[in-house]
This record gives sequence, C-alpha cells and structure tokens, in this order.
Amino acid sequence: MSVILVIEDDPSILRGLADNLRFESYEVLTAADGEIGCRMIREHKPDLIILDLMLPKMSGYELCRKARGEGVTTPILMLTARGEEADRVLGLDLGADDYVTKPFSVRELLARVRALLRRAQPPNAPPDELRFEDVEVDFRSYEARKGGQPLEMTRKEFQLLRALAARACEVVTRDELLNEVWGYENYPSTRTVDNHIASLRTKLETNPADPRHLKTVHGVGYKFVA
Amino acid sequence: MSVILVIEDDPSILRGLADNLRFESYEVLTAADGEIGCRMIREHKPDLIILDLMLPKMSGYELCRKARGEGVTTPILMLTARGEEADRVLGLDLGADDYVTKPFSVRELLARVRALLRRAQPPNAPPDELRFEDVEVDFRSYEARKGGQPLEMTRKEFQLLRALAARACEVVTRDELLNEVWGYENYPSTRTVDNHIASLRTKLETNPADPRHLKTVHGVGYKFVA
DNA sequence: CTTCCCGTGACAACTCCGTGACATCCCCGA
DNA sequence: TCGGGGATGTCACGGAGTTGTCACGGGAAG
Repeated sequence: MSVILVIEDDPSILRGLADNLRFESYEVLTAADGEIGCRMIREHKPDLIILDLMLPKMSGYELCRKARGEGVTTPILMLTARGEEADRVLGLDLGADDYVTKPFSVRELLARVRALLRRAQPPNAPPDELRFEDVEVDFRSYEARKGGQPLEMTRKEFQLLRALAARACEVVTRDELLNEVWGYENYPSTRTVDNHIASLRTKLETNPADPRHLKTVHGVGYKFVA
Repeated sequence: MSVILVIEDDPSILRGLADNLRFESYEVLTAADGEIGCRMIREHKPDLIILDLMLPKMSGYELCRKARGEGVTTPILMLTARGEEADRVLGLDLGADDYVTKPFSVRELLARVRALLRRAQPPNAPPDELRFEDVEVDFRSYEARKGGQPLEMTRKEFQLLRALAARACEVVTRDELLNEVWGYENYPSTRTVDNHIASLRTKLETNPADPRHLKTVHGVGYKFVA
C-alpha cells in the first residue's frame, strides 16, 4: 500500500490525519517541521506528501520548491489556512498538485489523496535539468552553471551526472553506471567511473574534498543527493 | 518561446499564473477584463489564450465566441469555477479547446498548456525568419543579410540553419540534422554536416574562429543560440 | 558549356577518455 | 588501538576519437 508523508506542526491535526489515513490502510510517516520533512522525503521516498503551508524551520513553500528543484516528482497536497487565497496559488505555482483549505473535511481530503495517487508518476525518468545549491545543469543544451558562472563539462560528465540524478538519493553501483552511461559495447574499467566522479566533484562541489552531493558509499558505489 | 495571454480578473490568480508561466519561460501578457483581452488578442496575436469564464465588461463566453467569429484560431484554455459543469460544455461549444476547473493544480494546467501548444504548433515548428546580432534571415524568400549587407547563402545552408534554429538552445546531433535536412534517401556522411556548419560560420559569425551562435558540443552535435 | 553546389576524403589540431601508478582513506580483525 | 588489505582519491600521460579546414571531382541547373 502507498506510503504517505504528512508534514504538519499542529499535533492535533497531525494525529487526526495520521489516524484517518492509517484507517484507510495507508502507511503514514509524519514530520513536525520542514527540515525533518525534507530529510524524510529523501530517505523514505513517500508516494504522496501532505504538506502544511506554515511550518517551523522551513515553510511549505520552500520545501515544495526545493523538492521540485531537486527533481522530486512525488505528488504534493498542500494544506492552507482559510483566507490564504494568494498563498494558494503561490503554493500551487511552486509545484504542489492540489490543496485543501483548513478546516477541511476528512472525506474530501481522502478523496483528493486517492485522486493524486491514482495519477501515478513514471519513476526514474532521467531529468532534463537539475538544480542544487548554486548549481544549475541543463541536459538539453549541455550547459552548466555554478554560482551563475558558466561551467565547462564534458559529455561523459553530463551523462554520468544525469544517470546519478535519475536515481537521486539512491546508491548506484559502478557496474550500473557503466551500463547506463557507457553501454554494453565500450566497457572500460570501473576506475574510469571514479575518475569522472572526481572531475564532477572538482567542478560541482563547493568543497571537493568533502563532497556533499556526489557521495561515495564505500564498497557499493556512488549516490547523488541534491 | 510562445506568447500566452492570460485574461483573468482575480489579481492573485492572475499573478500566480503569470509568475508560473514566466518561470516556464513563456512570454506572458495579461488582461483584467474582457474588453482589454479582446484588444490584446488582436494586437499581439498570442499563441495561446487562458481565459476566465467570469469577467467584467465582456464574459469569457462572449469573448470566445467573438474571437472565433473573427477567425481567431488561437487555442483557448478556459478557466471555470467549480460546479459550473454546464458552463464547461457551453465553453467548449463556443470554441474553447480545453478547460480547467478552479481551484486547479498548476502542474496540471501547465501540462495542458504544453499539450495545446504542441497541438497548435507541431513540434519544433521551423521558424520563418531569424534574427540575431546583426544577422537577418528570411527562410520564405531565402534571403539573408549581415550588418545590412546581402549575404549569399546556399539552399543547404538555409535548411541546416533552419533546422538548428527550430530547436534553439538545444543540442542537435548530426544524425538528427541529416534526417531533417537531407532526409532518408540521400544520406551523406556526417562530415558533410560539419562542412556546412563551417561555411555557415564563415558567413554568419562575426568571428568564425570563436563562434557565438553556431556552437559545437563535443561528442554530441551542434547547437544554435540566438 | 559554364557555373555553382554538394559530397567526399585527407590531414592537422584538438578534446577528451581510459589506464596505470601512487597516495590516501576506510573498514575490519587482531 | 593498531595495522593490514582492499577500496577510493588523485594525477599525468598516451592514444583514440572528434572536429576544423581545405582541395578536388562529380553532377545538376542554367
């Protein structure tokens, strides 16, 4: 059954929502502020996110925009307080898929949850663009910028980054990368992968010695986190 | 990029829509009532119209019918309030191409916008004319000028430039160019493409040794940027 | 027949990739 | 806690592949 992450700081609403969703036999994860929510999205990859607009640490806006910028395509259902009309539209602008106004009818909310889950998203589609920190990458035009400055990247680097980003927050083995980027005919040593990772790091990471986005998982492979 | 006219009287929705469309790099025009909208359609000939049903001065119905009556074939995306079920049908009867019910998911709306534009202009519709720097090219008359001076260009050069310009800012591979310009029967070597690129550069680029508009993406193909 | 294009091939210059060697790090067992 | 072995980071180099450029010949159009 689907996993739903609820990010809401009001404990009573949170509990009510979680109970109702569990009663409908969804698996429910909860987070009480934006930062925890953000981490849980990465770590647990829920099938749906229910997100309150007003949150401690990081607002629903920010979280939404950040997640979409990082290529998260999980459907987001926004919770807004009554009268936040302008906020509604803004929230949707940032990439939410639907919203419900508090106080809301539980039946309506459940109906919307079902509707959103029904529109399944094709997973692992390689992204056309990527943003994280001060880096912007466009895979259509083969252009990259860091801190606004253009960045020279080679074809292999683009391909490798794209393959990693398509499975963000997930460890990809060297063999998988070789298959996806190099294909079956050309099959160089796995050390080749390491070299390209290294050059990606020097170009994209603010501190290449302590990579925050292109991480090594010792004995397994590499992992991209936005 | 496409020009979209949004006719909507609610300022918050209007702003949200405009922001979002601009973020998707559409050019956005706005109008707050039907009369202004009507004039803007005539004056600016947008590629798509997003039209609220309920409007001051002239309703979405009227505007739609009037525009269609005047031969305007621009795709129209209608915005209807929830529960105006009957109105939807009427809207479609009057010549709207699609509709979205308020409150709407902006992602869904954007998907519909893309779909309508795709239908209206077959993908990568080649441009009829092109201007950049001091260069003007007219593909209808097969005429080109640089700095006001007429420029001799061959047929293949026009075709190649047009194919590249149809996908501006996007890398096009040599094989794709061969398909689009040379077709399937005559299939010369990919080096032929390079030669024509070279001659285009000597004619169009101010400094052919350092091309600014006809760029090479090593190992991938060529890219035109205006 | 002349003229203009177009496609090809050859060559040079250049980019980028893969490899190996060495340094460093991480994990695990003693 | 320490040390060893495997895994990874880093660097430089040679070569393979890619592209820029030019000259030539064939063919179509006038």
